Amino acid sequence: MRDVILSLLAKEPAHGYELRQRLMRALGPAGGELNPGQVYVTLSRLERAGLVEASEVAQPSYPDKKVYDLTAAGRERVTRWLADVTWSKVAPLEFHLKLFAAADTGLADPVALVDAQRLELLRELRQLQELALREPPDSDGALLLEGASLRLQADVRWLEACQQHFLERESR
Amino acid sequence: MRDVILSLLAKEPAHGYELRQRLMRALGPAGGELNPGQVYVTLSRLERAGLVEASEVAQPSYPDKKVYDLTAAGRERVTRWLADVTWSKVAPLEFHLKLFAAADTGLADPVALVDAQRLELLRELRQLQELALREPPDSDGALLLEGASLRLQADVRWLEACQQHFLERESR
DNA sequence: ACAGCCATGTAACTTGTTACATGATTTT
DNA sequence: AAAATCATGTAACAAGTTACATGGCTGT
Repeated sequence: MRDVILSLLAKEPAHGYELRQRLMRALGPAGGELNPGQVYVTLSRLERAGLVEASEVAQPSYPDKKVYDLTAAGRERVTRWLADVTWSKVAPLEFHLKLFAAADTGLADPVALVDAQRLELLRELRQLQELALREPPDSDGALLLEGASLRLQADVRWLEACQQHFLERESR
Repeated sequence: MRDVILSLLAKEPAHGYELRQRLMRALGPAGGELNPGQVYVTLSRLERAGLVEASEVAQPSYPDKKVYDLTAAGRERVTRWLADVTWSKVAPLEFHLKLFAAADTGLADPVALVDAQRLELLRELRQLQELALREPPDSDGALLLEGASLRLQADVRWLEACQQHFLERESR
């Protein structure tokens, strides 16, 4: 959540309500629900951490809104997030957001991100295969390693589809 | 962690130190490290929740150990965990542990678990494809859905390998 | 009049995570 | 004498999650 909200703010300042909508749109139909409270909790924690700043904006015929923007530290953190090549649990969703954050903000090149990530996954794949060699065949450990391996391969194939997607977009 | 520790205790009562070792062995070389503190924290929280009970055991020439065992509520919870077909972030590792917990404890049939899980994933796959139909082709949303789909397919293939594994084991 | 959108948040709880502290015993 | 193993935990923070509370405006 933390990094995701930050990356949305990297595109443009926004208030909580808007962020929630953008996020749900970004995650699409597969994203599921998102408790509004979560967004506000995250924002206040980010503020406490000095990564965002709020400014109250009065509106004529609507409740006031609190528009948040990144601080320098926040922007730095987003940039590091974009460059981070860790493939965590929530991988595909998070990477998807990362890609579009890169495209929207110009803080990083999407195609380069995909490539870096692909290389990282391939490295992990090689490492898995090395481990598998040391494991007795048909053992429980080997089974688990195969699962990880199949998943990584699927993810690599997805990254290739992503690359295609962005190359086509660039050529337009 | 919670459910994992519980499932290890479902096999047999154990103390924290032992649980940590078992867990690291179960996760194999891909599992990485595990801070000992984590285990003890989890155990004390489980105790507070009334899912496990401890009894101190004195040892002649070693520090005393605290052997934990499941309560009725704990055992009930493990059983529900085994039956739960949710495919969360940490999916493969967790499912792997679930499978072996089932095999070790006799609280559930591994082959049946794999089958239930496979059916669930196939259901999710169908659902994804329906969503994809409503999404414009080559859109950002479609890309994300494809990623999810590729992953699910890989996971299904892994489940088939698991099934194979356990069928062979049973026939021995 | 009532539903639904706009807009905000807090309190409380759970879980993960780590750094640190302690101390005996066995092996090298 | 040093290092590894056995064995336990605490304090503190970070993060996710949800239930609840508030209130005005807009459209039917």
